[in-house]
Amino acid sequence: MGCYPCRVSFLERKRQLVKDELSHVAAQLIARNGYEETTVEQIVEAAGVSRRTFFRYFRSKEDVIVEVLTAVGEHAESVIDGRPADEAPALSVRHALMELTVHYRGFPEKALALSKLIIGTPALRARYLDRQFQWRQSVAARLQARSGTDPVRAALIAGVAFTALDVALAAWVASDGAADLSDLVQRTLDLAKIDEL
Amino acid sequence: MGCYPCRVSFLERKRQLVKDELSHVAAQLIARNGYEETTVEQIVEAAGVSRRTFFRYFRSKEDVIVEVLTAVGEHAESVIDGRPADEAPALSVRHALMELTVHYRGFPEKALALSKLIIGTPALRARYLDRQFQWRQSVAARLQARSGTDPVRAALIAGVAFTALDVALAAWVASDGAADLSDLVQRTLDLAKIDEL
DNA sequence: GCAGTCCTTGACACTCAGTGCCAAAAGATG
DNA sequence: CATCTTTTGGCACTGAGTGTCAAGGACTGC
Repeated sequence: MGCYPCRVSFLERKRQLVKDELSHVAAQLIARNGYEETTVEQIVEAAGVSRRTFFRYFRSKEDVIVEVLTAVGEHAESVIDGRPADEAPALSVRHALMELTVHYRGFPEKALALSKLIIGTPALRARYLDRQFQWRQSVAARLQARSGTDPVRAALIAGVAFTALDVALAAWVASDGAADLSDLVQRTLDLAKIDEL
Repeated sequence: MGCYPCRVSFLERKRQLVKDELSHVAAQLIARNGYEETTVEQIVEAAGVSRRTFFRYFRSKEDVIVEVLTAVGEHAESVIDGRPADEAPALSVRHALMELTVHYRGFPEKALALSKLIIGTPALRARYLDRQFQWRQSVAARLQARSGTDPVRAALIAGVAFTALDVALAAWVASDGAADLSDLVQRTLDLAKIDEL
């Protein structure tokens, strides 16, 4: 807080640097050799930090992969809060999901590789689905609090939205990134008739 | 196969006995002391078998809890196959889910306790959601193979169905088992307008 | 009943994920 | 420069999960 030109402290920037390095190295090693075959030992050795430090930045080995996508998901929650309170729940959710795909566009090849990896690795898939479950609950709670929607209906809208995202994402991965993700999500949401819930 | 009165071999029955015992003891210990706090060591000690044997019956500590429900889920797959090929996909899925709730009625208090445990324990919840993901894929594939449904539509129907089940199950748990699960699932499926997909 | 075969079990050793603890190093602050 | 805080590394430990092998029952043919 002492130096004016620095928005964030030196330590904080260093922390982010180490975290990014670990994340990057892990993604590379795991993409090449497989998830189960890659040990935390190998990751920290390549990143130049101790094993103990790894677990200070990531709660588990799974998190080093999944957290990249979950950061995007948490952003979706704030999008919901930013929408007008009298907007139809389905429309707010649609905007949130669109925001999500926009983030994916930022690093399409990396997002595709990570998605493939997560879908194809049981341990990572389980963690990811659990994170998604938490988003669902969070989004449902926000919808409910905002416009007094019926709890079951709110949970259903959130659930169907993420299911549509799942299906669209699977189709995107199946097309090997050739299809447009935003279009895919839009069309899947329409197919799910989310606006009529 | 030598003895006529025995439908299944001695060994097979013994295997089932050991598995049931492990499953029962584990559920009891974990319900009392919590999932993380209960070690496999404690479970096998109470069941009177070796630690190694535990992992011959269950792939992981999570499986000893989750597998009870997944056995029910796998049955749902065969229900789909048993439905007439020209039936509307949504209706077949509805029947499969109904079959599932019927199984839950068989041991309501145990199903409730297990559901609570799984929903409240991240590790178990993640495994359960992954199993559900597999059912979804399996059901979607069957729907697609059966009546040549569009892949995306098949995946969506299966996904929405399981999401509705999730929501209904959450409401059931929230009501502490007071509500009727079958009704809850039916109404949630209606709310999701699954017949119109 | 008896030898041979198959399956199950227990015991040991091992790898690896994850955690608690403490001392040293590095950055922040006066 | 001295001090305080934060980060780091090293160590030891628990617990999940796996490979291996020898011993103990159960099923076969004789």
